[in-house]
Amino acid sequence: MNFIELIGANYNLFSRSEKKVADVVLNDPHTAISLSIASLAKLANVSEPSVHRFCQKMNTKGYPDFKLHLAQSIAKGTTFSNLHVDENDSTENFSKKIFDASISTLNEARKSLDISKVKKCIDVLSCAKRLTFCGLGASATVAHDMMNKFFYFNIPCNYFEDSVMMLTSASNANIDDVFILISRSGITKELIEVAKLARARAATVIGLTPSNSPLASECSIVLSMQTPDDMDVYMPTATRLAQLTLVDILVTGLTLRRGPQFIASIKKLKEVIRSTRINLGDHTQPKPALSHVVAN
Amino acid sequence: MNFIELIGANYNLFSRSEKKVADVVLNDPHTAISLSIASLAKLANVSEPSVHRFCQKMNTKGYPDFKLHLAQSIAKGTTFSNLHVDENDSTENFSKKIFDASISTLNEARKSLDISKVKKCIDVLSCAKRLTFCGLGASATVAHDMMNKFFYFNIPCNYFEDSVMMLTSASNANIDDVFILISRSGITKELIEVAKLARARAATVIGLTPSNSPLASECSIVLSMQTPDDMDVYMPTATRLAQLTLVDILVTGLTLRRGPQFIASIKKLKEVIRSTRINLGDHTQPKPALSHVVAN
DNA sequence: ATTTAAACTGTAACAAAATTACAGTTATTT
DNA sequence: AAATAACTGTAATTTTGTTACAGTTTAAAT
Repeated sequence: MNFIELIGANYNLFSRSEKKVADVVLNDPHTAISLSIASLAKLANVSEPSVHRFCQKMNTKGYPDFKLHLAQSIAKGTTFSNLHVDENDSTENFSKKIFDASISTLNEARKSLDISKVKKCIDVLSCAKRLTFCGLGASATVAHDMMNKFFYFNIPCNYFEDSVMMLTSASNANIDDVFILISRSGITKELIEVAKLARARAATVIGLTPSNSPLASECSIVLSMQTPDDMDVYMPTATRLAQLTLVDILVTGLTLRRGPQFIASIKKLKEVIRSTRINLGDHTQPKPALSHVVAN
Repeated sequence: MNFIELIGANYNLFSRSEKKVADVVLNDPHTAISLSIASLAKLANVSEPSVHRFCQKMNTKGYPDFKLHLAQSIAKGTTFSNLHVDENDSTENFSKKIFDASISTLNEARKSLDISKVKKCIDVLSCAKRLTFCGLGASATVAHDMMNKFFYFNIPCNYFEDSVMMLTSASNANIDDVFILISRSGITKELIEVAKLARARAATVIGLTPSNSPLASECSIVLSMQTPDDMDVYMPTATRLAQLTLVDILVTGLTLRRGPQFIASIKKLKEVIRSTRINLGDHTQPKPALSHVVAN
C-alpha cells in the first residue's frame, strides 16, 4: 500500500491530535512536504511533539524522515486523499478524486495481471484467422476499441454488442476463430452461452473477465485483473481503463511479433488517413499522427 | 527533465567540491536521502557548506529541500523508468511500460484540466434536451462510452461514428441540442463541419480536443488536456484513457447535480439489469453491480 | 613569470529545526 | 468517585542546517 493510503488506513489508531495532523496532511500532502514541523503543528492546531508522535506512529524515524516518505509517495503519483466522492464535493474535489481513483486502479491492475497469460493470448491472437469481440453495455466500449485497433493487423474483425449477432457468430465458428469476450461481472448469461457455443465449434475463447466467474470457466484463456471498482454510486467504472490498457498491451505484443515490416506499413497507412484532414496552412499541427493506432 | 538527470546535466557547472558531492549523490541517490548534511559532506570529503552550495546550485532552498527533490525523483524514476517500448522488450517489460505510460498520462492530464470549463460543461449538459456524441476512428470508442453513460440520465442520446449521420444530425439541430465532438487531433474535416453546422443552428458544441486546434475554434466550450501521447510507433494511444476519465468526471458532476432521488432510481435500474444474469447458486458474486453505470 | 583578481573552500559562529523529558490534563475503568 | 492509563503541551536539549568570514587555490592579464 501507498504511504498516503497508509495514513488513511491507520486513521483510527491515531489520537485526537494525531488525527488533526493526518487531516492536514491528507488534505494537502503537497504543501505538507514544504512545511517545517512548527508550521505543520500550527496549521493543525497541535504542538510540535504531537506531530512528531504522529510521524513515529507512521513508522518513520521522525519528521524529516516522514516528509521524505510523503514526498516519495506523492511522486509515485498514486492515490492521494480519499477516493470517495461525496455529495458536498466541489467540482475540483471530485475531479481530483476520480483521476486519483483511475490511477490507483491502474496501479492495482498492473500488479494482478498474469504475464504468462498475456503471452499465451498474444500467441493465440497472432495465429487467428478471424477475431470476434463481444461485450454488452459498458464492456461494449472496450470491445469496440479492441476491434478498432486489431483492424490494422489486417485480420477479419467483428465486434458485437448485440447478443443475437454474437450467438450467430459463435454457432458458425471454426478452429481458426478467436472470440474475445469482455465482461466486468463474468455472470452475463448471453456471453456464457457464446463461450460454450464457440468452444463447441473448436474456436478459442479469450475472456477479459474475473478469474473465478462462471464465464471464466467456459473460456480457453482468462485475462483477469484485480480492480477496486464499484466503490459507491458516484464512483464510475475505472475497470474499463484497466481493460483498455490491457488492449494496448496485447496490440503492442502483436505489433512486436509482426516485426519492422509491419510497422512500416502502419506508418504508410497513417499518411493516407492524414490526407482526409483539413489543410492546416499556418496552423501548427497539435498532434502528429504517429501513435500506433491511427489518430483521431 | 528528471531531477537526478538534471544533476548530471549541470555537472560541468559545478566546482571541484561540488562535483564530489554530485558523484556521491549520483552513485547512490537512495542512501543520500537518508543522510544528514554532515554525513554526506564526510562521505564526499568536503565541508558542509560545500554541500549546501551544491544544493543551491541545483536551485533548491537548502539541503532538506534538496533531499525532498531527490526523494521525489527516485520515486518517479523507479516506477516510471523509461516509457519507450523497444523491439527487445520482454512481454513483462513492455506490459509494465504501458501501464506506467498510462498512469503518467493521467497524471499529466489531471494537471492540465481546466476545472472552470468542466463546471460550465456540467451546466450545459444538465440543461440539454438532446445529446449527440461524435467521434471518428479511435475517438468513436470514447463517444460510444459517453453515450452508454449519459443514457442513464434519461436524455435522448445518440452517438455517431459515421460522418453522414453526424452532418445530418447537425443540420437538424436546435437550441436545446448539445453536441459533444471528440477528436484527438482537432483537425478532422468532418467534425469541424459538424461543429459549424450545429452552431449555425444555435446548438451548443462541446469539444474534447486540443485547445489550439481548428476544431476548438468552432466549439462553444473546449475541454482540453495535455497528454504526452504518440511517443513512438509501439506506444498506444493513452489519450483515450484521459478522455474516458473526463467522461467519468462529467457523469459524476451530472449525477451530483441531479441529487439523491436520481441515485435511488439508478440503483433500481441496476436490479433490473441484474436479473438478466444467470442464477449464481453457490458461486460468490465477484463484482456486485453497484457502480454508477450499469455493470457488465 | 609575476601580479591581480576572481572563484573556491573550509572553519567557526550562528540560527533554525527537531527531539526528548517531564508535568499537567483529559479520558476511561473499576 | 477514585485511580489508572493515555494523551497533550511547555520547555529544555540536542541535532541539524546556514551564514559570515578568512584563507587558499586557480585563472587571467600584464
